Amino acid sequence: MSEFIRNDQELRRLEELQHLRSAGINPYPAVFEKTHSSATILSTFSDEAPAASYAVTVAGRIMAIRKMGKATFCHIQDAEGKIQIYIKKDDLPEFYELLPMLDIGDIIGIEGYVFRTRTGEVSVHSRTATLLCKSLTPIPVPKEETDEFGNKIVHDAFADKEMRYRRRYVDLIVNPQIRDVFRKRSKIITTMRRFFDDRGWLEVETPILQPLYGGASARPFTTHHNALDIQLSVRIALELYLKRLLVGGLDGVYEISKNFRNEGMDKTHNPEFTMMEIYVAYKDYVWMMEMTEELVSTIAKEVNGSLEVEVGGNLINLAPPYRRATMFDLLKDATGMNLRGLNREELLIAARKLNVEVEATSSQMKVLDEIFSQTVQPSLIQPTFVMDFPVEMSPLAKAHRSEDGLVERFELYVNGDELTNCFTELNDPIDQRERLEQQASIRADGDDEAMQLDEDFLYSIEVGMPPTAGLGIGIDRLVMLLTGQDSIRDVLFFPQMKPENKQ
RNA sequence: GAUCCCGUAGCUCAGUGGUAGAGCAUCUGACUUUUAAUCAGAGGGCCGAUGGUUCGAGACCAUCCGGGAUCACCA
Repeated sequence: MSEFIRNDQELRRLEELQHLRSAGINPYPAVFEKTHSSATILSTFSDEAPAASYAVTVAGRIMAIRKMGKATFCHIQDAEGKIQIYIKKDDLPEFYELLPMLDIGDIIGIEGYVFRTRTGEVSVHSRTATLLCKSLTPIPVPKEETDEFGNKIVHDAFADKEMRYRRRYVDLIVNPQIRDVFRKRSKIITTMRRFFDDRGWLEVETPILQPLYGGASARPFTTHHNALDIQLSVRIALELYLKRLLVGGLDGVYEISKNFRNEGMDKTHNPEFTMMEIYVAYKDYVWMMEMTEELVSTIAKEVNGSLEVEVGGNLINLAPPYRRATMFDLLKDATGMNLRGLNREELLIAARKLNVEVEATSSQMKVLDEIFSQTVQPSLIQPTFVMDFPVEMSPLAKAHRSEDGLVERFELYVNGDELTNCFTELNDPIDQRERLEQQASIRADGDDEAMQLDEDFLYSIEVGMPPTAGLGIGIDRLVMLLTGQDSIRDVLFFPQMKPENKQ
């Protein structure tokens, strides 16, 4: 923060830097050839092998220094873990003179051989040592201790959530276990991509800056393009552009990318979040349920080696098939009432009977949704496909083939949260126009989350989109599920924060 | 927006109206297999800010600033 006001510890490090430079040391050299990671050394060391011949070069950040006079032990941390370094004055007298100039947080490279210390720790006995980066700012140093029962006690942990999010780079150094969450996140996305690619579907990119936003009900961020002198919205969904590609004859397309919604933030919402949407021609939502089951279980197995995952105290089994139930059946089971076809006033009466709190101004669909989220949703712990929503809730989904007033749509709920959303996509241009005009009139009545009328999109649907199934997955929520995290902030490297305001 | 909570050393925190504290980190010295290394010493603070109550405030009160959590909003 206060870049120009340095504390005594920082001032001392600056002095050390000057000392090193005047001693002819480059504190920031360009390259270092390393041959081993800490984890590789620890996993391949054998007491039988002749230690002296096991030469390694490692590099990492100094996390602890224990000086014993003419010998010093350090722990350095690299991407995969920590390893102890043993430095003896006799072996490298010149470097040893510089040792007082080094601090926790500096990055060094060590060439040496692997051995086991008297107390049993596999370590690197250094023959040469090189400073690779002098650190000017002290990092919080947690200390770990193992008590007599083998429990790990961490002292002085860097635990302040706010600071951990703001200074994620420090968090990653000091709390290296969180790296696993992000490794899993990466693997989840890689696995998903491979799953789709193996089936011949095409990964595409569509515009983030859009003259008209659509595909979901949400408020957008807006910006201005100077050259064209127009207002552009930052996308809230991928849907409408991906469907245009279906019209264009691409039979299976998907996109994994950020969406942006100018709305509140909480444990499951961040203003920018990662969405995957996929559209496959000639398929419907029933097919997509099977595909979803296969996708989710494949990813879970690949990432966790297991189909069971514990999150929020619930043990969740992701083995297919998943329970399928219609929205109104679930509502009937939970409330004892048949809510299908009720108008706004009737739904309000039902809500009152059920002690569901709704705002007096809520629309019909909002009341229904509120009843659902308070009575049904919390019970959907094990994976459940909630099927067949009212048409008013789903302006881009195809009318149900046999049920009046409903559309062919499902949402997959796991652990009480919505994980995916899917429709048999609406490709009847007349019906689509009516629905979007309906949205436009709701919008005109003041609901700024209703969809805008996108004539070009309607034109594309008139050109003709094949029968298509579409699926959206909130990647962040999938990552939360598969890593057992209960806040979206813990699966994002840099969650949105209020700007830091120092007075 | 509502409610609740937090702000003391670089870090983690204690301090319940009477001279500002601990551990770690930092500095000096000792120590050639240590591991929260140890031992001996040292420095480091506008106690978030302002006002008030009081003989006396880090503590109590008010306001403000900074931040967090929960709720609401986000179908």
